[in-house]
Amino acid sequence: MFSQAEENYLKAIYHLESDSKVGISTNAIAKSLATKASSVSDMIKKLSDKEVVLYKKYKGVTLTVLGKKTAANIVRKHRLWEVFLVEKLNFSWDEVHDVAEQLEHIKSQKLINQLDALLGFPTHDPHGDPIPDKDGVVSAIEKSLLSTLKVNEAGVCVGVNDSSSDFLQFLDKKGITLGKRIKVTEKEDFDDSLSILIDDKKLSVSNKIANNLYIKKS
Amino acid sequence: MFSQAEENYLKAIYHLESDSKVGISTNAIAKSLATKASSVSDMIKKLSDKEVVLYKKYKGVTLTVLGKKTAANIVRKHRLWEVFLVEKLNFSWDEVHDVAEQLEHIKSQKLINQLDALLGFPTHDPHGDPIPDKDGVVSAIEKSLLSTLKVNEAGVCVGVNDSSSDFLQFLDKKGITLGKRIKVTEKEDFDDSLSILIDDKKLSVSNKIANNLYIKKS
DNA sequence: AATAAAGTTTAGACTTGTCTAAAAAATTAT
DNA sequence: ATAATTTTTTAGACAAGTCTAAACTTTATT
Repeated sequence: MFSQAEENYLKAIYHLESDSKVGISTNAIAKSLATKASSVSDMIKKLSDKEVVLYKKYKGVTLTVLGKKTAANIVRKHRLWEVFLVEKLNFSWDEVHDVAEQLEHIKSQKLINQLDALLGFPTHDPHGDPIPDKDGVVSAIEKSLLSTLKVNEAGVCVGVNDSSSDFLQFLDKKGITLGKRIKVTEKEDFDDSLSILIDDKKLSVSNKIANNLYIKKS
Repeated sequence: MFSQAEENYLKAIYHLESDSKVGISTNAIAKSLATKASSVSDMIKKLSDKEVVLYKKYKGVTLTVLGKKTAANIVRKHRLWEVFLVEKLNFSWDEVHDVAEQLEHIKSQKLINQLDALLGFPTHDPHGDPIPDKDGVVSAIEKSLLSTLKVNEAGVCVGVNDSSSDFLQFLDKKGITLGKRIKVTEKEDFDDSLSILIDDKKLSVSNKIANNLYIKKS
């Protein structure tokens, strides 16, 4: 059994590993949890004793198989709860994160199995992120950042890179939601902004937006 | 904002107060939380500083108006989650308590408002206990312990006094569930057991059962 | 009313998780 | 290759919440 603090560390390492593949540095974990490197050092020792991470002093940390499975299960819970909040409780996609951060720590296997069923066994959360299955396996779909699309390429909006409230609300305002079809009509070398077609409307989006929106080409 | 520990103390005092009305003793709280009297003493000081309880050394403790409202809100959340678990996730009434103990500490007003709506604004939890409204007001219904009914009196089963898994499973086995109509046909002076009629079947129940089952006479 | 018993509080210690400051190791630059 | 810089770890401290043991109040008993 893991404490909430331990679970948060496991989740942070899990996310960092999925980006960088190499041993995760103390500093990176500290940054992602908004804590101090010294606190991370302390906690890593505990996690190492519990055999969920491999740790060599000064050499960074990696999840063990057990650690990866444990972390994936927390992510699974987080994302299922997000779906629940949006689908059943009328939350919008920019409101779910903080509540899901709390709900993900609830301990009950039956609860999460039944929730999964109630929601119809969803595969992705409201931000387009995949929901790990019971064994922690994640089925990633083929997706590209909008910024990597060439002129005249098109696809469906399937996810966001940045899940901050601000960004999501901005997308809402522009009418950009998951499932929408987007076609790139122009690219500006000048500022890397691009013109897109969405709902037959022309829209100009900055490079920052394009770098945080995932498209499934088609 | 209150910690989980603080919330648990408030809830315990709330429940004890609703039984006994007088100042709640340190020992009573310790017993109900399975902790030590010394720990209770420490915590009560904190709660007193936060102005949710009134406390005079050696004289027991009572909730302030703020404390009562705070506690009622926690009970409200607990009972709404119990309804959710039974109605939406197919939990049985003997499985919900431990999970609801965790869920009651989730902090989100929107979450609980929407949950209330999803469940159709229920007034009672799966054990027949009333759900406090948003202002902490509880609408108690007229109910009597089965053991207080006289021969030939009848009514509907509306609640339990003991919510332990064992007791609830025992009731399930006997076919006694909330909503069922029960008529007392005989009382034994010898062991205070009684014979009842339920679903047109005759059943003998011990005094211990009869002392833990609430009936709305009719 | 004095004493015994029961209940309550205090003092000091321990655990978890955090922090700052300082030391040690690794990396980067010259 | 040595020095400077950055990163990481350690040491010591602190807050929350708990515990045991001892001291202190209150209540009950004789």
